[in-house]
Amino acid sequence: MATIYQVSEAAGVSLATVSRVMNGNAKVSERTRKKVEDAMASLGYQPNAIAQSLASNRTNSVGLLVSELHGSYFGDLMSTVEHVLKQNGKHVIITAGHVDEKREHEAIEFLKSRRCDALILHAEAVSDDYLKTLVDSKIPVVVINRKVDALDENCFVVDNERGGYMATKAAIDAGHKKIAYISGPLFKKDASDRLAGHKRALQEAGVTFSENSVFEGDFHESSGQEGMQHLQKTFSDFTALVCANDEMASGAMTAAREAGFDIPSQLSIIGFDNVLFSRYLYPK
Amino acid sequence: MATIYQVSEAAGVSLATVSRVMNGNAKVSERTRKKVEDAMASLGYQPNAIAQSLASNRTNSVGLLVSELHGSYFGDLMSTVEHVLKQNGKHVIITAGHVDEKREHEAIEFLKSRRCDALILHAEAVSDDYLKTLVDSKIPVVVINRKVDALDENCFVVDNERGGYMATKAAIDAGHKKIAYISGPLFKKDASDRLAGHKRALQEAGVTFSENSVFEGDFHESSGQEGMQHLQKTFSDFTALVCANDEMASGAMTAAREAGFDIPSQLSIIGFDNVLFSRYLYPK
DNA sequence: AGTGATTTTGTAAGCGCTTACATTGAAGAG
DNA sequence: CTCTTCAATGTAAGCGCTTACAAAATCACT
Repeated sequence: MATIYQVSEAAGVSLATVSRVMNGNAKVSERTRKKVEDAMASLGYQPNAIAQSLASNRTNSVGLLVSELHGSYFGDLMSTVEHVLKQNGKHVIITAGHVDEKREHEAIEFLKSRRCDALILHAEAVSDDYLKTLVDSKIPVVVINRKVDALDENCFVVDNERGGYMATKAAIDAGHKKIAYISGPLFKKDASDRLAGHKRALQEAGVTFSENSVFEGDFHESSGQEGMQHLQKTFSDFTALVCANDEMASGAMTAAREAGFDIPSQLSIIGFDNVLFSRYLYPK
Repeated sequence: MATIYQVSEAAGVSLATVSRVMNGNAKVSERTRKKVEDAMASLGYQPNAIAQSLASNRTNSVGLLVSELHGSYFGDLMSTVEHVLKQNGKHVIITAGHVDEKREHEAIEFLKSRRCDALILHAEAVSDDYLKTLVDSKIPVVVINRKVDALDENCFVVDNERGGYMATKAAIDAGHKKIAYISGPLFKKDASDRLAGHKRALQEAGVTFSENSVFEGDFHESSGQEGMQHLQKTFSDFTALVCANDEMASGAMTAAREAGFDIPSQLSIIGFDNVLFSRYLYPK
């Protein structure tokens, strides 16, 4: 693998000049630029990104922490992030934290050790304080789907309360009066916010909220099934079911069908997220 | 950010000794190891992976090229690869090639410039010759889902012919006689192999193959729908439909239902891949 | 205590680049 | 034709590590 030194020799110029034409940031005469480019081409030269990073203290990379590498939600997220970065000549280093404090922490430390120029974190398990430490350490950080007080400017969040409200409002507008709800784990902010929105929509419509109408799931498909089964006992005869995400909605649909419901004529189900796989569901 | 130099100073030892305790590959007395570890801890030292890579000519990273970052197939693939590598103290750098020769090429060159220790490539668009060049250049390379002659040892492939055979055999064993097929783009080896397997199963069962029973799709969901619509005209009254992947099967299911078929009582549909989302389909 | 073998530690030369700073040379001014 | 200026190029000092090799310390014996 050719080095910059060999290129400079082949082109009959100094190291610095080769570096200059590579980076295009300083003026180089047309003639020498040509010589250098020819030398690069004939040697099949490819700059060593590692060495460049060490010398320049820039890696042109952005670290991305996701909870999982599979699944629609993160797939879409990674895909979009990668696309935009690539357009700008940067690249991503992706790691998974698996919603586990230790593993998220390790993943972030790993990204730091790779000297990413910036971090995009979908961090669910790590503490607020740790995130603050990160921001204080001058690394540019964006936190997605999590609101950390005192880190307002670094956080991107979905308006979960409003989403929960809209989902339930849609059911109400369709004429439903008895509406069940399958929630995410309520210790998670997004889950409790969605539920809050649900309650607000009910109240606004003059429907009394009952604790029996809610099942607390874990955002996974299986808890959608459990939820459906549970709710049939605790809150019989509901005509609509609002689920705090699409995975659970999918599970609920399965359970509902197994229980003999025709969907949507006998039971309306609405999810949350609109993840890509939902287009494969039936009904969509 | 502390450097190895500051650690050595704080511990009262030389650079080399600090490096030794970091890497644990040379013997260091218990006493000095302790001193160094204390110094590291109190300085919050974190080795600079970039500098380590430059000096050692190892990056502990493996480059992974996928076609897309979203979608079940690649999600599962990335997830598994990352998991196994992490277990072994390595990490992945993931890039997407989008089944486009230029972009795949760029993505691979990018991975090379990052000096990955090895490459795992799901390369669909790039030429055989290019892959050979890579292998010749001494970078450890694994090519998945593609068979390149002369690169036997580097290729991992699915037995597509056998898969196609098994899918169709399953339909035949279930008693079906008139079986339609929605294929992937036949210029792709995997697609044509699957079709070949389908034909073999038919032949073995004594069913005459008809060109009209096949629709050539593009592996995407929409072509499953088109295929279903098309086949109803060219090959009416088939009772089973074999699809060359799950996405097209999903599309076909939608179209079939729109056409009034009840699935599976009036029409049996079988896919290929068993991607994760297929568990959300109905029937599964 | 003296010898040699063996373990532990230190010295210093890179790894392949970037970039301040120094040097050169050619063009313009007088 | 000499003196400035300024653009183009070169020189060399790092960036934070690893790792041959050299030196020092320790140990086992005599």
